[in-house]
Amino acid sequence: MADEPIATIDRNSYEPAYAQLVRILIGQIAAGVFRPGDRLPSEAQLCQRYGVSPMTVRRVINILADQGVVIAEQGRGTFVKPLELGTATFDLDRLQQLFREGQSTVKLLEARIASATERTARKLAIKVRDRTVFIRRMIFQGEEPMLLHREHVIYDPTRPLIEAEMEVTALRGLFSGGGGSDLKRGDLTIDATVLTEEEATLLHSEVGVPAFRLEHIFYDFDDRPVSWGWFIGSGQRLRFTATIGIPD
Amino acid sequence: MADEPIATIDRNSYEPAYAQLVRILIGQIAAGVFRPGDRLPSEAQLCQRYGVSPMTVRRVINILADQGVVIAEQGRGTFVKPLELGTATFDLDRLQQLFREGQSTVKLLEARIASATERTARKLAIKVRDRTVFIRRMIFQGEEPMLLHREHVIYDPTRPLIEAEMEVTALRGLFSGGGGSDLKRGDLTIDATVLTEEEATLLHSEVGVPAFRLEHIFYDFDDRPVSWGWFIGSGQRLRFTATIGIPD
DNA sequence: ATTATACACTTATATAGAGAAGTTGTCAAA
DNA sequence: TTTGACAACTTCTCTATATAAGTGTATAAT
Repeated sequence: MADEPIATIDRNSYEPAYAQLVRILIGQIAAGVFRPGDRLPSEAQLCQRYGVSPMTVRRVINILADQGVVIAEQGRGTFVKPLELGTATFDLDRLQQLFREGQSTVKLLEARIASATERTARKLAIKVRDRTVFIRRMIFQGEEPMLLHREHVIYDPTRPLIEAEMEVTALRGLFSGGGGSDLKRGDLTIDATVLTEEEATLLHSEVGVPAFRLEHIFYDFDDRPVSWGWFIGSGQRLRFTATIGIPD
Repeated sequence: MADEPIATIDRNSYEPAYAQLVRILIGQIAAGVFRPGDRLPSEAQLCQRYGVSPMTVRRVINILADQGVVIAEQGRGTFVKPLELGTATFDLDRLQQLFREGQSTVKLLEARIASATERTARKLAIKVRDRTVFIRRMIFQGEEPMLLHREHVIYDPTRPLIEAEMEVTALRGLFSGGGGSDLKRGDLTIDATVLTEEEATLLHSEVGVPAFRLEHIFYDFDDRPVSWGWFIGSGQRLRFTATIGIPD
């Protein structure tokens, strides 16, 4: 490495020029060529050095900025970002994988017409004692019970939501897309909790074991709540991971 | 609303054309003009309808695709995505806010040279009984104890990491950026747990209360672990929220 | 009836450049 | 010394166009 190991764009590659340049720059940052706080070469310099047009460089910079690797400041330059713990994001990939074809089975424990309690009514923006459909499901991975799901769905005779929701495959649709097509929005919350006696029995675990509680409320296109419910899974079988900075 | 309430781009606005078009399209999706599964007008049609160039429309579509609102399929069109629970991401915004200026105080409980246990050695890729620096901190929000932090830092006489890490403000730097500038990467994991007696005392809570445990390992630019530690916070004071689909 | 081809659509990638807008340092005038 | 104008940089926005590549359909050849 005399002065600069100049990587170049391979125009015969199937990998687009912008993707190659993203890879090159991230590689250089990962290798320590550019350290946190350093200024990257200007867009014009990158154009010349790699033989690509300004728009292509712009695109590359935008991708890096979206990934949180750099921050571009108008009039000053583009700088490598230092690590920020606060930018970490945890996603439900693991949970989504669970619902892919063949990975899991859903077993319906209970589904009945119920009358809204004070709490349910508040969550669903309906009146106390209004009718709801209460559903309990278990999600297995192989033989192992993974998740317990409880859900309160607004009972609307005009729409055959019940049948759709009671379908055991409805959950898979919700996770992987394709189903639940008249839902506009969902609010999710993750809590820490401990298993109750009933939950412990169903999940083949023990009372008081740490667990996650993933609460969800779904809204239709009129911004009215449609369903409220939550998943409960043992913290030993379920966890969330994330990486910040430059992946290995 | 006879046929189409055509919103237009205001060329005199300070809001860039692309941002206006993003707002217009998201608004139409939120209003139900385009439902999940529907095809959006083609890029050429959008160019004509709103009087902008293809590149601007491209940019808009890319932004919507990045946000997970639509999915573009080459040769077929751009379609509104249905809700996908699996795409939900939880971030540490709340935690980050905690560390902003004035919001929190950090109190050092303990900082001493220690000898690596089997577990610590494995996490930090060092040998058992190698020297580490063990640090315990408390993070307060006002008078309330919010988080307990334990951390094992590799003891390296060549680098004055100890002083830097022992700085009570180092944590704020890690969360909001600016500090820890020779760290390349961090791996994070969220666990569910319950408070031990010691933790409960420090956090003004009770034994067995559900809590979150945010574990972290930081690596330097040689991909060597630098520190391993974790935050513990009561689940009642700490929670993670996310929204999927079209925000209200 | 089946297969192959051509065409019309779609999104994806890339080029070349213009002008706007923000930042920083220089240099002369006050 | 301070202030202000200016030049030289930076990123940001947008236009206009060209070519590649994937999809579906209609049509012609087999």
